[in-house]
Amino acid sequence: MPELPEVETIRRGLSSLLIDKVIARAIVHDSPKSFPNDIASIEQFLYAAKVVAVRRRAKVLIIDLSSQYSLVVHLKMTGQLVYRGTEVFGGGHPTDSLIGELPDRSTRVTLTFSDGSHLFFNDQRKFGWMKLMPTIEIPNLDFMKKVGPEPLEDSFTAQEFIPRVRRRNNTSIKAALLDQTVFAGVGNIYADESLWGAGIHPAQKVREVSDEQLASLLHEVKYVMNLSIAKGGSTDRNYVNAEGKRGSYIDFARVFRREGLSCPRHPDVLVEKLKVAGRGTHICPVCQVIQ
DNA sequence: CACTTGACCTGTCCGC
DNA sequence: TGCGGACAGGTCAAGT
Repeated sequence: MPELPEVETIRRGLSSLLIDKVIARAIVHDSPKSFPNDIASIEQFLYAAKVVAVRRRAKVLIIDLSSQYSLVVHLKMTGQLVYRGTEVFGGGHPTDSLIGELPDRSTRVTLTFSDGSHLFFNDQRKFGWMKLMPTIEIPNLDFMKKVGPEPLEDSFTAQEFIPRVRRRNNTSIKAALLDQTVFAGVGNIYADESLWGAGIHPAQKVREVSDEQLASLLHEVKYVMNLSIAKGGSTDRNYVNAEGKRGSYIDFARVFRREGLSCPRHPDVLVEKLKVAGRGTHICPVCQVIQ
């Protein structure tokens, strides 16, 4: 589900909602990939631990606890982390959250804090996971060892990007963008949006894309991701932020999920949908032509 | 090694 | 209405 801008939006929300909360209880409803820890370590390192920081690396969220342990969460396709406080609502709108009463049938883990508030980990498709592990061991996860740089860091320039992406010279530029070892955080939405922005066909081989085009593509990646963060992420189907609310980037999307609608640059040309790198892919057939 | 494909799951949508 | 199949924003294992 969420890509870098969605995970960053959730991180910001959780950071303001969870810091200094103390975990009192955890319930794993149905999530075989979450909490393989034994009861003793849960009691020792989760219960009574205080949230000290909420970080993000790539599409992974890290909730650091005062016990020197962390909750590490990957939302994959349909995961959500939704915080509910203890407010008691009278009549009228209980909340403008997109989702209703929690826990619901997709809730995999419920964390309860000492003030009675809750954090719900929902995941319709059960691809995601939440793990409890020593904070110091996070960098040793296979994923963390392999994942590439953060693209929104100022230090990540075309000079860094070009040699990394050229390691994938024989594959399509879209597959290379989705490859988290080249750099972190792009998924299907921002791959399509940035390729449209740079005027590159997603199926173009990396070796056939010039350095100048690659520099332009990186610029577009940064642009669409920063814009999306400013809009609170993209809600196409499942994504909601920490308060259960949708993001609005999808309203600004130029090609993603816009097949049959006009290209913003060409009112008479319709966006087409095809399959590239095994993924649904959206292009303007005039802006994006195989060279 | 580089690259592609299928699997992991559940829910929804579309055509018959 | 019911049913089958395709598809969904991510990643990993197994295949070529």
